[in-house]
Amino acid sequence: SVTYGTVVNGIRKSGDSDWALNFLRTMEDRRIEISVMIYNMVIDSLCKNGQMDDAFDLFRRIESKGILPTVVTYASLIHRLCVLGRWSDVLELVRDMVRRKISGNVVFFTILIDAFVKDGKALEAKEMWEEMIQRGLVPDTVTYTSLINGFGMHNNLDAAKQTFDSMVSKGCLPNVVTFNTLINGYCKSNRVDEGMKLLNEMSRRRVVANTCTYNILIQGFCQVGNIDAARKLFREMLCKGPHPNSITYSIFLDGLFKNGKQDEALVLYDKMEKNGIKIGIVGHTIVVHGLCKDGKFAEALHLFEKLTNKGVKPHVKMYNVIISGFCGIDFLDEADKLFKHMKEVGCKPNNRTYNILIRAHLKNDDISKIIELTREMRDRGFSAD
RNA sequence: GCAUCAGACCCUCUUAUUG
Repeated sequence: SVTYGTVVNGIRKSGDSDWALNFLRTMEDRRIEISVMIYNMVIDSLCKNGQMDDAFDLFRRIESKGILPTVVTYASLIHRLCVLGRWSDVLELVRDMVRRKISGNVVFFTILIDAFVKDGKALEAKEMWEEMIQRGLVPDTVTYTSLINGFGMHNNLDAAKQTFDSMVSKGCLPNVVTFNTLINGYCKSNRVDEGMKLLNEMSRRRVVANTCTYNILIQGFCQVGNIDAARKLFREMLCKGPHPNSITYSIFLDGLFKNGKQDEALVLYDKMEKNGIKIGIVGHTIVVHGLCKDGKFAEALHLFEKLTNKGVKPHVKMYNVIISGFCGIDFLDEADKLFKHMKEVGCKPNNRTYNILIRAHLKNDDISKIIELTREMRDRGFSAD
């Protein structure tokens, strides 16, 4: 059973949850006992894969086999439901837990607090916090970091800093994620200087800054137009680390484009290709978008075609950039054609895709097209801006 | 009995070079 667990865990890390499911079936058919932890791992991987229906099927199946779900089982399901914003389903599961007298632990409450706070549901988050304390549970570094993140996301940096200070005073030590979170809050509010102060405080506290720390700061500098400082950090990463990853390159490229340094961005992009540095679809999208904004749609389109020919799979945002580019030069037929194409290859348009197209057709007074798009949009549960 | 399973941080798209 331990060995099987290792195998399932391996499958889970590979992200192939269908495989894990089949594996479970095989074990069940051979009447090998499977512990609830193994089921938990598979349920969690299904959730992370977005296969909620399969996850619930398995959840019900283990119940029918007489295996009792644990708080971990519920935590995995609830976590994903929160991310999807399916609050009524969350409530239903929580009631289910209460009915079965399965009580939440710190991780469980942290999941809910994090989700509420991210969704701007401060009241509910506070309720969960109080409930947690009332039960004698002690918030840990992750709990505090979630709070700090929530406050940062809503530009309430005073509250974020207060939370940071109070965790320290309670003997709960901030780790690199805690620092990154607070730094990110300041950077997103155009206060990268405060972020740099925290970078110094990190070393004072013997917390080692990682790639993510630098990524956040580089973006912070780009956002306030201080490309020189961003470049300095980027070069520091190249020569003494922490090593840049594809997100670092994306952030820096985006910063260069948005600050009018198209040439430098393109030089870097070329250099990356020559040196075999992989950049993901996000990075490619940044470059294609940067070319569009610079009025070089022909080049953008050329790059887009080159990438797709190389087998790079565009995603919605990439299609949106190109569709928007066609609209910008009044090639609505081409925009419509690409829109059709993306759907044919199974790339689901999002809210923004429709808004781009509707806006373009509005300019052309193409009423029937607008009606068609609006209807299709509504059918998919989107709304116009 | 304990442990192994669940939780926190970073990038791109419309309106928008002019809000």
